[in-house]
Amino acid sequence: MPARSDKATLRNPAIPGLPAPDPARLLEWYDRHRRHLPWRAPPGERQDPYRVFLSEIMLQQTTVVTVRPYYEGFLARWPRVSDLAAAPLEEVLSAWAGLGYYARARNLHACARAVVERHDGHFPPDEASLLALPGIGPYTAAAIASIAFEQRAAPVDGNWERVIARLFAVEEPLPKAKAGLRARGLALLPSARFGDFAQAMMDLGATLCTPRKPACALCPWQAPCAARAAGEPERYPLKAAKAARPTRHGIAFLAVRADGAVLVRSRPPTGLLGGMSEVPSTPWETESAGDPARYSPLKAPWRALNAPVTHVFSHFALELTIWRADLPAGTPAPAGHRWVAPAGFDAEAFPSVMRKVLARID
DNA sequence: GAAACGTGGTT
DNA sequence: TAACCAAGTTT
Repeated sequence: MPARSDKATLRNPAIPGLPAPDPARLLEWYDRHRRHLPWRAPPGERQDPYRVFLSEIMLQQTTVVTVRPYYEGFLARWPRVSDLAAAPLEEVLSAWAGLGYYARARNLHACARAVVERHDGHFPPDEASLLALPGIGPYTAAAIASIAFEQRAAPVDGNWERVIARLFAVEEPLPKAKAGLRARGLALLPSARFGDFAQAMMDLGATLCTPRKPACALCPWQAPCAARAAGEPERYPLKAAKAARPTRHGIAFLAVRADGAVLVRSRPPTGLLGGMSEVPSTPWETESAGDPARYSPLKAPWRALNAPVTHVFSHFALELTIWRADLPAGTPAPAGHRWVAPAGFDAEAFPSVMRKVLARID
């Protein structure tokens, strides 16, 4: 990797004769093809740091299309960081339900409170201070610093990594290549317009330098691109093989009262689906656990439903068999549980897998 | 450094 | 359909 941002170090040693990528060239392209996104300020203006923060957390490992309605909803409900800090965590989790990676919601809330308490309700402008806040890692710290505060920073996300790996035909596979790619990214930075450059890299990766079938003919950096010169842009970035995804099994106890209410509990505050609401169930194990009745929340005439609910998480697939019981109105909730009427489902922090379970009622 | 951590869309 | 992919962070 380059020890300094010297032009010579930017050249790909494998393909001599290619020019160095010119950041100004990318910025020109960005000015012509800039996409409008709800969290993006008008050209030449700085965005509210809170909005940058909110969008960047939501966009982690999540598509623009998926994030859009959640971003609009959060911003309407909690317009300022102090509003979010004042909200109960349960409300934030409920609003986040369906977006996934729920630690983001818990950290988003903790971060809002930290900004209010440590920084008087104002996001700090420097990368190091941002990095010290909960849920803000190297990428997000650099994104907020560059986009909201015009600091010199390189928010190296998956788009940056792909663009850089192709520009320099990096043969080292991810994730080992990350440090080297980041160094290359820092060396690419222009001398101004750091926020625009950061977003230009992301737009380039999202619209032209795509994982499959990249539109090299339209790329402002086709001339300096080593992968393009080699005729195989799609081969980059190389990636290490991923671990297989096992299947876990469990039984969910769907207790429905005569008045339509369903028996629900909250999950432990951290870990998988931490703090979210759920229908009680056995543990989710690879090997079938012992006697399911041991985990039943109450004594009832359980009957197994036909097909299991299936759901795929990031690191395992789940096959959840549903045991249902219909109970008289007035049945009390066991300790640690509560009855929730269908009208209250939307206010409940049900993750997607639990919405699938609840859809089996009727 | 590797594993945990969601979800929905595309190929 | 199984695999891959999307603006990563934490432990």
